[in-house]
Parts: sequence; structure tokens; C-alpha cells
Amino acid sequence: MRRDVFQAIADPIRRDIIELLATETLSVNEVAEKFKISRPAISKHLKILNECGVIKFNQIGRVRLCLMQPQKLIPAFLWINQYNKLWENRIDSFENYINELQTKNEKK
Amino acid sequence: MRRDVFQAIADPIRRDIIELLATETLSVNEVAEKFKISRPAISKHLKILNECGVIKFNQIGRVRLCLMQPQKLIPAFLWINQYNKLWENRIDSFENYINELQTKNEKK
DNA sequence: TATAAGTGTAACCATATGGTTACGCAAATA
DNA sequence: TATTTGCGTAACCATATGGTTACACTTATA
Repeated sequence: MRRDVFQAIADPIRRDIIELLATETLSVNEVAEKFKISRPAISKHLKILNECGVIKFNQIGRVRLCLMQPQKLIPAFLWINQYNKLWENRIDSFENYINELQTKNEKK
Repeated sequence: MRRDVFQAIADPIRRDIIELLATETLSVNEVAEKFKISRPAISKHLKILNECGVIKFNQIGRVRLCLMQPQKLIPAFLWINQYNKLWENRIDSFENYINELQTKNEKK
């Protein structure tokens, strides 16, 4: 099984967990409470996130704190970002098209 | 099954297909030739990419051209990009830590 | 018109994913 | 010490993924 950042963010629940952990460090139970699915299901997602390196655990007594490792998102950012020129050009040409339409209408 | 941009880019083969189609429009066979896996396997990946909206097909006779739809990557970009302050701060604080170490060493 | 080329898809397979309930165990607490 | 709390994980299930080979169909070509 693939254990990289792209796998980590492929699941919507895992993206929501990341969103939570971006602002605060939470225990496993605290994360689980935020979702409707069972605690073991959340545990599995946390395990995958950990194996993908996106979160780290910090065990304090019987409490396991989940810490986000935001640097691990960078490769995904870089991969997607290499195409932004591509979609910007698309949007530019769309805007040009809109502008053209407007110019035509103004002429009428 | 989830059919969104995050699902599209979760698989390394699909990311490679996107990389190919970013620079040129290729037929299904032309895409398949670039990989070691079978043509039906590539067909499946192309189908998923299409269902995720990341590519479009343009049928010309018996040839099916695959066109990238780069705007569909934008939601993934935006999602990841919301965390760049987070990892930049991490890197900043790492750099500060390095700088501190260097300053300490210089004082010795 | 017979054949080749380009492609989809069915059938199959092994494994992964994403969920559940049930249970166990260590740490904290009464 | 007995009980509660926090959590992992096993066992199970349904479905998805990612690959294969075999076959069918349409379009182009000889």
C-alpha cells in the first residue's frame, strides 16, 4: 500500500482530520469525538496519516496526542503547483473570451 | 467511490499520466505506450481521471484523444495552499534554530 | 471486402480501504 | 485495590483498486 502525502489527503475524513490538527493538537479521542464514525475507524485513519508522515504521535500517559507535520504537505503542494501556469493560462483565455464577448456587445 | 481531484492524483500512474498530458494531447494508445502496464489498465486510469474531471476525451474516428483539464486541479491546490503558512512557519522556526546555533558557535 | 488498428469492456484475481463490534490492556482515579 | 478511561487491534464485512487476459466492436486501410 502506498504511504505518501497523496494517499494521506485522498480521503475526505483524513483531510478533515488534517484541518482539525492544523489549528490544535488533539488526543485520539478528541479527534474521534468530532466525527460520526466510530473511534476505531478514526484510529485507522490516524494510523494511515502517521504512516504517511503527515501526523506524529506524542504519548503522554494513556493519552496519545496527534501533532500535524505540515512540512509533509510540501511535496503535494509542489506537484500541483507546477501546473498553475497551465490553469492560469486557461483562466486567462477564458477571461479574454469573456472580454471579447463584452466588447462585441458594446459594439452592438 | 469518490470521484474528485484528490482521488485522481492519489495514484502515481495517474500523476504520471497528468504529467504527460500537461504538455501534449495524446491518444489512449500513445499514453499506454509510455507505461509498462497493459493498455486496459491505462484505460481504467484514464476512465477514473475522466470521471474526476481531470481529463476530457475527444473522439476522432477510432482515435480517442485525452485532453487535460488543468482548472480541475485548482481545488486541490487551494486546499493544500491553506497550510503553506503553517509549513513556512515551521521552516522559519527551523531556520531560526539553525541561525541561533550558528550565532552560539560564532560566540565561542 | 478482408484485414488491421484503436479502443472499450467483461471476467477474473489479489489486495486495499473503510467501516463495524468485541475485546484487551495499561494508566489514572476512586 | 477495584473501576474507569484512553486507546490499539483483531475479526469480520462490503466494496474499491489496480492489475491481467480474452474478446468484441468500430473505423481505417490494403
